[in-house]
Amino acid sequence: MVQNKAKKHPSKQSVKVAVDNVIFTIISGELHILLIQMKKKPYTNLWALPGGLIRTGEDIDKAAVRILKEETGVSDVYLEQLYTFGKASRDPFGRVISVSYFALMPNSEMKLRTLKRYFDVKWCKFKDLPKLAYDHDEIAKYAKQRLEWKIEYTNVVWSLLPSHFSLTELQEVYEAILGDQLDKRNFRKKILALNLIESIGTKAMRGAHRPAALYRFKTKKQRIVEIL
Amino acid sequence: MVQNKAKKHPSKQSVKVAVDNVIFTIISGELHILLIQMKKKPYTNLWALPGGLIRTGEDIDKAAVRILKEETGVSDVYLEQLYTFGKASRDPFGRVISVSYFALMPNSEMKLRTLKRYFDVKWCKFKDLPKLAYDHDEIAKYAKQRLEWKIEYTNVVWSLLPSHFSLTELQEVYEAILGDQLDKRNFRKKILALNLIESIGTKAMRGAHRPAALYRFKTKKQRIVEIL
DNA sequence: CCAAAAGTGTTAACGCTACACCCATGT
DNA sequence: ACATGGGTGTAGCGTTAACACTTTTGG
Repeated sequence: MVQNKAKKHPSKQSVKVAVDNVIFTIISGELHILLIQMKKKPYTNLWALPGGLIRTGEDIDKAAVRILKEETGVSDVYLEQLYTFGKASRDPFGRVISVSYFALMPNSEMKLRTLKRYFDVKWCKFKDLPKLAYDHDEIAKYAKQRLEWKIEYTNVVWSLLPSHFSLTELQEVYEAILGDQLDKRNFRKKILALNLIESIGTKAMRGAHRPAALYRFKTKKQRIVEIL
Repeated sequence: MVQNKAKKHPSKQSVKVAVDNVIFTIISGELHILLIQMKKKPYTNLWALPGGLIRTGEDIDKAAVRILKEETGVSDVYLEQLYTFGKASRDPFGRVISVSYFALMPNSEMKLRTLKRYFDVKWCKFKDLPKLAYDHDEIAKYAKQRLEWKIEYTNVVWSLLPSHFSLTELQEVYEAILGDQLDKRNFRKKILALNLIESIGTKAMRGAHRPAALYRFKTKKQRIVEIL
């Protein structure tokens, strides 16, 4: 009987699968995520994570890439699956489960193009997040936790930085995400000891002060490394 | 047009959502996972992870609990979501995405009941895993990684142990999972320093040797802690 | 010459690793 | 008395954290 139930019910399954992306970037030293403003009722005018339904025959990972590209025009970013949110009640319109993804991109002064299905798109300071549609608050919070973990224990920071950067810029990324001041000397010692980055000869001349040496990541393959 | 595609295609969506559980336990010092033997073609006789489709209106987390209970009779175990496998080609019969879950249980000499829809159920040494149906090899491998990480950085080990245990038993769980010998004195020092367990007065009399002091976990709330 | 950010070393506390012998029990 | 697993401490080493001044540039 247990088996019967398990077999009968699900054949009536009518579930849709959506992908929602939590896209992080750093803008002038602060952590931002990408939000869209919805047209669809009952969430009209509310902000939400950019997302969409997967297509028949489309791998979920591919769908995430496609949706990211539709909404930002960008494709060369770090993207990984985050979590699947599957409460039956999470979408007032019907059964939709959301496979959430987590994206990191350098701040590219990108022109955001608003899609027809949305009123608007913007980068929003993570600290100042408005109330979001659906369970997107929860998804965003979860993504932030993952981000904190990831920058402490892996080398993914590269995906938030331009190809060349100064050590101060690198440190500022950590401070923006962890919300904490780090000691400059200790930070530099640790980062350099990890052997993940190397100095390129050139220096950045920016403003009335000593120019900073520029660095780049030796590799952009993900590695597990204790950074902080 | 991009929008049109995104709206049209998915409305034809016909996707099913399954839950697959990777259930770990330790049996006589070795890591095991629970496998079922399939009847369904084209995987007849092959071993696979226990799983099933979610029901309409059922939270995915609830479905995982239900399926776990159907297949083991047990409900008081540690269970968390692992990853969602969503390749379009992963099921030869149609579009099925699999939300995998990760379970830990103490070895309870549990009688396994084989469901009608399977030929058999058994605990299988993780080292001796046979080829599994679908992409279940990949899922099991992923779960093992998560397990290694979890026991090193959190206090979830409690969910693999009986309520009372000796320090040697605890150490053996670590060794079984990490596949590595640990130093007895250092292990004890660290574990005790973490303040997660406490000695209950009693001792275990087992065999012709000095009896071991028994311990229990002070709390079974999950915490992030560097253990090893 | 002043402002602004870049760059650079040392010390003390702590934690980790490696390592070997005695203890309590049953037979 | 012997076999079996339980239980215990220390010293050396490497890692981390705290801390302040000098350098280079533009204006």
